[in-house]
Amino acid sequence: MSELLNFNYPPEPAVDRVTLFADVILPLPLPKLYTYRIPFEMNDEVLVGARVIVQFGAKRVLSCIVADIHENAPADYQAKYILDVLDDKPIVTAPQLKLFRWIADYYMCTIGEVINAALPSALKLSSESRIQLHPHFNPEEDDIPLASQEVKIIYALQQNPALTFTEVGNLLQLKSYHKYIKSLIQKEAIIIFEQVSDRFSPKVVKKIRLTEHFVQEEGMLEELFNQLATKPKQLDILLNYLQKVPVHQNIHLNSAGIEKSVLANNPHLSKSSIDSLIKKGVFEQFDQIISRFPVDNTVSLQPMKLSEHQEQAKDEILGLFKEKDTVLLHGVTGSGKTEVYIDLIKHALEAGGQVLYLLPEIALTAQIVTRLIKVFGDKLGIYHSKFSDNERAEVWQGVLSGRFQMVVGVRSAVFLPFHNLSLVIVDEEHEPSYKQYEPAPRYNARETALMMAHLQGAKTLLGSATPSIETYYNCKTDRWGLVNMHKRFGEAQMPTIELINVREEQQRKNMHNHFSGKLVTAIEERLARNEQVILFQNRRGYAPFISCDECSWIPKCQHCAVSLSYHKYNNELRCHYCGYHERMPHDCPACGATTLRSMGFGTEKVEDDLKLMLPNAEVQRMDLDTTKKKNSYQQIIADFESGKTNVLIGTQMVTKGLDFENVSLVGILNADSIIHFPDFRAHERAYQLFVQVSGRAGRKGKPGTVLIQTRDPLQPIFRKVHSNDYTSLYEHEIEERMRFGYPPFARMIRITVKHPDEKISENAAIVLAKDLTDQLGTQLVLGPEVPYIFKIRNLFLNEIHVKLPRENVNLRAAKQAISKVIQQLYLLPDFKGIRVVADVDPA
DNA sequence: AGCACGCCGACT
DNA sequence: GTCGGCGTGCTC
Repeated sequence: MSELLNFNYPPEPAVDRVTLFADVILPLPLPKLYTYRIPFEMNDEVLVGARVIVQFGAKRVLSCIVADIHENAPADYQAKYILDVLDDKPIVTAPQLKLFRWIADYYMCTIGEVINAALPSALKLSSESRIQLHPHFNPEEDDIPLASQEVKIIYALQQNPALTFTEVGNLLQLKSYHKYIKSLIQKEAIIIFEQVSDRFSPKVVKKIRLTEHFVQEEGMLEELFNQLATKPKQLDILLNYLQKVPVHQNIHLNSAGIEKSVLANNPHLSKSSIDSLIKKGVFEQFDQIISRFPVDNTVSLQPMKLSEHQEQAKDEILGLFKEKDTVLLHGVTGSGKTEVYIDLIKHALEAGGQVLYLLPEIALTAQIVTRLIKVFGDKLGIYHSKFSDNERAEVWQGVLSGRFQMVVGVRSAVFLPFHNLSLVIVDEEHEPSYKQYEPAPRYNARETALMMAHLQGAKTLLGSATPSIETYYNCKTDRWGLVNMHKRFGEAQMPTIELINVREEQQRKNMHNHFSGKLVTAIEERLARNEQVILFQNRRGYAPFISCDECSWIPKCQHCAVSLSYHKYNNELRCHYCGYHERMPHDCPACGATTLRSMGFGTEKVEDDLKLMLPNAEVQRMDLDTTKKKNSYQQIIADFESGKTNVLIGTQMVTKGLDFENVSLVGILNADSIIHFPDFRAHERAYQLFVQVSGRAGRKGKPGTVLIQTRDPLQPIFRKVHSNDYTSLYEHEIEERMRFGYPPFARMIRITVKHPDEKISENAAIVLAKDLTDQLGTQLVLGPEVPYIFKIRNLFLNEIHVKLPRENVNLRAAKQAISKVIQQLYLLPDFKGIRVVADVDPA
């Protein structure tokens, strides 16, 4: 049409072919973006947020994300061409790119590191990408002129199904083999083998449904019955279909159809009859991409009934959302926060927005997932670190396509490509595991979620029974809304908490290893009543260290400044920091005595001792060592839930998200190790941990009991836990924080200097601290100091803490100053090989 | 992060 | 005499 109209006009001048450039984010820890030239023919294909393939350096071929497209030719270098475009739609959304920039900025890392952490590796690809012959290319017939190097490649591809780039380089004995690959791609003789299409393949099921013809018009079904009257087998199939998909009740059910295998696997029906019905045009066959996640089809559509308190909390939250973007739901364990979340999520989904529901890793259990699937069915995406890469890529694509309207996920789910977010829920908001330690980006998913919500105009609901001091402060100062739920759901009552003075019990000779007589009796009582027990010991392994009775020798890690923990199940000594392990020696390597004794105790010893004391009890242990295997976690939970296990012993893992009706006793074996922690958050943490563990005791009318073993029962923290007095904890903590200038009154940045030489590490830290002081002032820079664990993986550590008061400090400028000082430190010849890591808002 | 270029020890 | 150690510096 336009050609006809243009008939009389001169052809458009060729100059109109604009030369475009793309700034790309490489998945590498590089501070800058790199500019590539877009080949004319790709002008329309290259999109911001899509992946492209570029050559970076002499050899490497990488996929990267387009951050910007422009016409500014770089002045001081020749831009290389983009080699290929991988996506016809962006896989990173605009608000995501903004978020990623914020993360890089705030957490002092590069945007490449953010991208690298964000993309599931099925969506990344590197030099390992391969080439194969173009499916339509026939080297015998196609008469394409090929250079001799190109012939070599084609020949090799006829012998091998695919070649990596490196293999091509070796084949040609050339460094710059890439132009040949490029040329062959242009000649459509080969294609680049995307790992995306290679590694990420959606799961598909074959389904059938009635053709539209039979459902659209009234009476067509009757006619169909008449038609098939003489074909009993086919009629059977039709009846069977209508029984499973009651189209006559609701014609819309037909579009979802039914899995072909359901009918085909029925012994009374024959597959060939189904096929003839398809041929006849009665049924049509179609593929449906299905989730790799088990979907419970018994989606309960009936609205779940909220209790009066839940209903009230929900209304308050919605009311506060009218004026505030962030609300904290402060609800005791067992108050039924989850139902409130589910209700709010429903509202948000009905309004057409996307929802992200964040949980700490140990709280994202099968229990909660099953519950959500029951309500949200296949709208729900699940993002868990234990999932395979394909599964993660599937969630990513599903969020992009709109298949998953909501996602429940762990920390890294904040990277998903939401573009229309309306609600974010951060459950267990206080959890330190929302903060990533290593490697960069050292982000906090709670803060990141808040920023993401802000960028997309979404509301954020934080939930906790024991809010972080920072969060509560924001509520108290009215920046955020606060909603309380202080009653347990149903008739459930708060557990009774009882302290056991270990010191006294020892004097009375009432301790059996690490169990007080009271605790053992209490456990026996529950077992007799067929009730269940959870025991908490915040240390895995058998013993944190062993020692020789004769010479006091203690085995230490060769690479880290820690003693080795004894793990009995594999008779190993193991370092919990670097993974180093050795066989447990039979006798002391230092003096030869056979008197090696384990000191202290971990979950494994608790398990051992308990089994000796109560041989009839079914005891299970849940910690990092017993849950490494893929389904072992699930199994332990299932066994406990079914009542097969009576006593569950575990670390932090047992404190979260596990709700078992029948648990009437929770024992904390050594409370003191939790309180005495050299950190300004120690009390907050201890309180949170005690309250969370206690929350496992008692449900549905039966008040539970919590027994806490301690050597120091007068610790004020116990009184607060006992009376469930969060407010008094908060008042106390916030005053301390104010007095010493800790968060929320200041932001902390922990700078760690690492070097294999102890002296160099120390000196570099001293110089760095001085430079920082020069830049920021004395009051803001603390240290350097040698941390308690002063060596990890053969690197000696020194720490500097920078405190940036909330008021009167330009955070951005301060961080830039810090980065600059670090960069300059790298240049000093005395400190070659030094590593400096900045951790913003360390946990 | 890789990978190349570059300058000093034990090997055919 | 060369292969190879990993130190430093760059990658659009």
